[in-house]
Amino acid sequence: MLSERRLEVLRAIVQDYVGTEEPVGSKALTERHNLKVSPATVRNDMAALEDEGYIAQPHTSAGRIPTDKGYRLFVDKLAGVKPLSSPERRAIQNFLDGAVDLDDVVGRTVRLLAQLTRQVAVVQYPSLTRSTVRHVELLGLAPARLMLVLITDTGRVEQRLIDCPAPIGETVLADLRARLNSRVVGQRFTEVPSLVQDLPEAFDADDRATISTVLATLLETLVEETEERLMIGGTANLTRFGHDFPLTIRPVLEALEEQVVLLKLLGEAKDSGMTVRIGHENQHEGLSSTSVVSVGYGSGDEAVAKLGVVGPTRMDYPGTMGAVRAVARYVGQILAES
Amino acid sequence: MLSERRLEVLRAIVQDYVGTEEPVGSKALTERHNLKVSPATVRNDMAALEDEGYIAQPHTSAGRIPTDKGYRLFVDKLAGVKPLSSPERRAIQNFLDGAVDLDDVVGRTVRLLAQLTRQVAVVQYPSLTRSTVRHVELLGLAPARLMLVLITDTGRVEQRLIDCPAPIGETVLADLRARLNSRVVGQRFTEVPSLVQDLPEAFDADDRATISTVLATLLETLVEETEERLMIGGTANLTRFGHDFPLTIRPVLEALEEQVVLLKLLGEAKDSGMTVRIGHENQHEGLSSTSVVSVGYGSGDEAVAKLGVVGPTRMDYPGTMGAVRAVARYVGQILAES
DNA sequence: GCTTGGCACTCCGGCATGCAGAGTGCCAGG
DNA sequence: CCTGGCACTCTGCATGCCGGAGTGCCAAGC
Repeated sequence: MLSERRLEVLRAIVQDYVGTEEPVGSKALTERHNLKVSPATVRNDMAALEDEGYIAQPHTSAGRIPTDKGYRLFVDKLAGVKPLSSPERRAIQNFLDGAVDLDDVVGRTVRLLAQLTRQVAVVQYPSLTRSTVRHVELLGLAPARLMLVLITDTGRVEQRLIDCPAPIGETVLADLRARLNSRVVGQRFTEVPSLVQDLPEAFDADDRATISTVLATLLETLVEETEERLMIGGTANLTRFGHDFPLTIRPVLEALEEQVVLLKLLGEAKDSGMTVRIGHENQHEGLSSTSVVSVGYGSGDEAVAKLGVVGPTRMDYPGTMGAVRAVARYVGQILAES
Repeated sequence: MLSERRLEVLRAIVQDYVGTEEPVGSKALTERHNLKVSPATVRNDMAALEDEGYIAQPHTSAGRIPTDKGYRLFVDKLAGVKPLSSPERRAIQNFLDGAVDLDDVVGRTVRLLAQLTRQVAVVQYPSLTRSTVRHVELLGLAPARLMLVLITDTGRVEQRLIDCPAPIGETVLADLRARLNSRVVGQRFTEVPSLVQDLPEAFDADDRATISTVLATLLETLVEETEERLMIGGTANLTRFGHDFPLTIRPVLEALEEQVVLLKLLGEAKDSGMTVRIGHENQHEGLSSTSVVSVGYGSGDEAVAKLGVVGPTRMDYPGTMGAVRAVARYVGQILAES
C-alpha cells in the first residue's frame, strides 16, 4: 500500500500535469504544492510510484506523467467531484429551459456540455426500451397505403409508410386504430407484442392480411427504434488535444462518427452513478488516449439514457465530472416537466 | 486574355499541385505533362500567370501554387465534371436503396458522399418551404392537453404539445381535425395561414380560444420547421487537410458545428446547377481556405434542398463535382419513389 | 530507517552552421 | 517568340554544440 504522502505526490503530479501539459519534475512539485519535504524525498517517492506503474517518464531525465493506472487511482481515491458554481447552475437552467421539443433539449444539452467542459459532448436520446406508448395513429394516405405514427411518452415520434396487400376501408381503419390504442397506450414497448398478437382475429378475413402487415410494421418500428440514437458536439475542442495532432485526433474523429462505437461505449457504463473510463479501459483502439465520463439521466428515478464527454486522458476530472453530473440532473428535470 | 498554352500551364499546375500538395516548378511541369516547350518558356508563362494573380509562390525560388483566382479559372474554363465509373454508380444506388426512412436516407447520403469524396459532406434535409401538408393529426392526451402532429409530403413528421386554455370535447376535436385536414391537405405551407384563418368562426364561442391556440401552434410549427436542418459527416477527413494543422482545422470544425453558418453557405448557392465556392469567396472567415461544392436535389424537377462537400481549396474539383452531382441525382430518385 | 544535500549523468530543445537541391529571373542567341 | 545557360535565392536536412531540467545514487544527518 502506498503511504499517505506518496498518494499526495501522485495527486500533485496529476493536478500539475493537467494544468501545464508538461511532464512534472520533483523540484517544481515541492515548490508549487507545499509538501513539507525536499525534492530528493519526492524523487524517491516518484521512483516508487513509477515502480508501481502509476506514473512514467517520457524519456530518461524528464519529468513524470501519470499513466492510465495513475489517473484511475486519482479518480477513485484522490479526487472528489467539483460542484459547479451557482452562476453556472443558473446558466444551465436558463439555457435548457428554452427548449421547445425533444430534439431541441438534446441539441441544447450537447452544446451546453461541450461548452462547460470544453470537450466533446455526447448525448443519447432517451431510450425507448423503458418507454411506454402514448399513442398510435393510423392514417390512410391512399386506398392501399397507410402511415403509421408512433408517439412515445418521452415525446418521440416515429413514422412508417405501409403498403397494404389489400385496400382497407376507413371504418375498419378507425376500428383498428381504436382497438390498437386501447390495448397498447400506456404499455411498455416490451409488452406490446403479446398484447396485439390476437388482434387480427377480431376482423374479417379480408382485412386480416392488411392488419397483420400493420402490426408487423408496428413491432418492427418498436424494435428498430429501441436502437438508440445520439448527438455529439464540441468536436472543435479536439484541437486543444495535444501537440501531436493528426495521429491523435484522427482516430477519435473516426470513432465519433461511428455511432455504434459510441453507443457501445455508453452502453458499457454503469446504469446508475457516474462512470469514468480512462485510456485503454476503453475497448476501442482509437480512443486509447481519451477518457470518457458518462452518467445516466432520466425523467424520474430511472435512467432512460446516458450522456457524457470524451476528452484526453489528461483532463480535469473533478471539474468534468461535476459538469456532467449537473447537466444530467437538469436534463432529467426538464424531461420530467414535459 | 491568356494564350492557349498559358491556360494549359495553369491547368497542369492545378492538377499537379492537387496531386502532390507541393509547389510545382517549371521543370517538373514539362516532364510530367507533355507540353512541347522548354522549362524556360514555361517559366515565362508562369511569371505572366503570377502577374495576373492566378498563381503565387510561397517564397522566392519555390514552385508556384494556384491562388483562389486560379482555381476559379480552372473550375470555370479548364475542368469538366468527371463522371463516376459505373461500379461507383451501382454502389451508390445499392447503398441508398437500403434506406428505410427520411432520416436514414439523409444519413446514408452523408456517409456516402463523405466516402466518395474523402471530404466533409453536408446534406440538408428536404426543405419544407416548398413542401405540402400530407396530414394533420390532433390527439387528446388529457382534457386540456393536445398533441399536434404534422406530416409532410417529404415524409417528415413534426409534433408539438399544446396546453389549451380550456378543455375541449372529443367530438369538437374530431370536427376540428376533419375541417383542418380538408382545408390544408395537399396545400403548400405558405398557403396554410390564409386557409385556416376563419376556422374558429365555425365553432362555439367556448371553444374558440382553444382552437385559436391550436392554429397558432400549427402556424408556428410551419414557420419554425421551414428553418432547415442538416446533417454532416466525414469530419475525420479534415485530418488530411494539410500540414499546418491546428490553425486550419479548428475554425473549420467550429464553422461546421454552427448549423447557421452552413445553412447560409448552402443558401448562397444557386438554386439549380452546381455551385463551387472557392476559398475567400466563402464569406465565413474560418472557411477561407476551404472550397464548397454544392448542388440542389429534389424528388421532381424542383430542388427541395441542397447537399455538398466542404474541403480544402486544393481539392480534385472534377472528381468532387462528379460525385456530388451523381449522389444528388440518386437521392432525388429515392425521394421520388417514396 | 527515513530524510536530505550533493554530484555526476542523461537527454531534450534551441540555435548556428554548412550543404545539396530545386526553382527562379534574366540575358543573349537562334 | 522560344531556348539554353548562368548566377542567385531560398528551403530542408543533417550536423554539432550548449544550457537547462531532471534524474539516480550515495553518504551524511536527524
